[in-house]
Amino acid sequence: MQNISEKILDVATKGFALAGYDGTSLSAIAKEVGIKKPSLLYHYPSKEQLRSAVLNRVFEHWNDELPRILKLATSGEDRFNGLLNEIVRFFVTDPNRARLVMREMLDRPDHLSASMEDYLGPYITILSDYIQKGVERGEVRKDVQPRAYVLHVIQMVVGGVATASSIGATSIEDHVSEIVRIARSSLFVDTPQFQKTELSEEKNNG
Amino acid sequence: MQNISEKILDVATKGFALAGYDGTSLSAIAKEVGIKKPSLLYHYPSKEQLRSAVLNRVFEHWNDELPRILKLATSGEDRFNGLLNEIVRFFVTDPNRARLVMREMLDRPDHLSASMEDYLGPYITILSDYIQKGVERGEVRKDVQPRAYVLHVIQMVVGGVATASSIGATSIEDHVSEIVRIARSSLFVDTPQFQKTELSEEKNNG
DNA sequence: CCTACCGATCGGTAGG
DNA sequence: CCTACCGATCGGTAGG
Repeated sequence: MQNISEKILDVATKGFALAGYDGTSLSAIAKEVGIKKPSLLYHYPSKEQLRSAVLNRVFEHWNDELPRILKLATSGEDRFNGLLNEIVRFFVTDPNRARLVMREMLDRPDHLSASMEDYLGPYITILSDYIQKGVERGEVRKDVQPRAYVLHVIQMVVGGVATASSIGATSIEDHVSEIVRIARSSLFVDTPQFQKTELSEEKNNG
Repeated sequence: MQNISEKILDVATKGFALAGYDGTSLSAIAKEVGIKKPSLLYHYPSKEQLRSAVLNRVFEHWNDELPRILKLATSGEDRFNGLLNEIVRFFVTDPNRARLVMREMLDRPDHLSASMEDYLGPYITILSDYIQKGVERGEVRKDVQPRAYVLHVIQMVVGGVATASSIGATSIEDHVSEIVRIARSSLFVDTPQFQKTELSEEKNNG
């Protein structure tokens, strides 16, 4: 049994993701939590502050996870697989995270730009540098624009998961496996043998 | 000077794209058009019908344009360039079109899925068949999943343009040129010499 | 194309 | 954590 503040965050995340911020009333959130609106406003003093709390929780995951993955990985190939697998896993596990981020990009582009810079900025720079080194080593295509590439791959995963249900996607696993293929084959000079992602291994073992 | 129904559509498109359907009131739309709310409701009898009219206008463009492009193009390479250039041009010309489609995917996934099937379904199938033929000719990578590939490229353009302002994108032209590179290099077996898109040619000439 | 109005719902507060 | 209430705004209608 989780505490009420966390339960409010869970319910609000689902509501904001599926119906949007304007489309989700505080009364509706409170009702699903099992309390009344004024009680909810004791935990989060305004709807805007609830919105921030919901979004920050999504971003904080990456603050914990990104350094761990980057330390584990050694080769460029390892890093690519580790990072992309974790990004895919995170959003496929709960597609509402992807919908939430996508809506926030549309609703408050400037605010989200600042949050991304705070939470992900340093890592995007590190990744861009890795890619640049890959170019020098001859492993990565020369015409890659490192920073734009990283942003587009993130966008492709988030957007692909968020909109999978609006596009007659057969299965979410097949759908994202093509994203992984596109990302890999447009990055490396010579596409390696097809290598299973952790996700598809889990699927085959399960 | 356009007629009032069209002006309402223009203003509503901008509003729905930037602030969302729930975030744009009929009074606000009417005010910007220069009339009052009841007058607006004479042209579009409900907010939902205005929403449909706005969305249909975006889709109808493709009903006119897609057959034209497919007829013009002869080689697979031509078709790829022609189509991708037109998709990019359409959404970069007015990014609100991209934001609108993205929001609709999130707000009403089932409804948009049906609209996409109606307007684009046949063409997506045709494109998938072309890609399959390219595989047989040895021009296209064997591990491409044709239908998923097409959907992801569309999604990458729409999502990339819609969220360009939320991502510290330097210039929209550089941003989309990396999308074109990713799409091309992940499709063809042997990436051709870098070939300018019509968009970047216009930029260089202008 | 307008004024005037409807019930419903919104985010938030008072006060306990 | 609640009941009771606030002004503002929503989509939509009546009637001209």
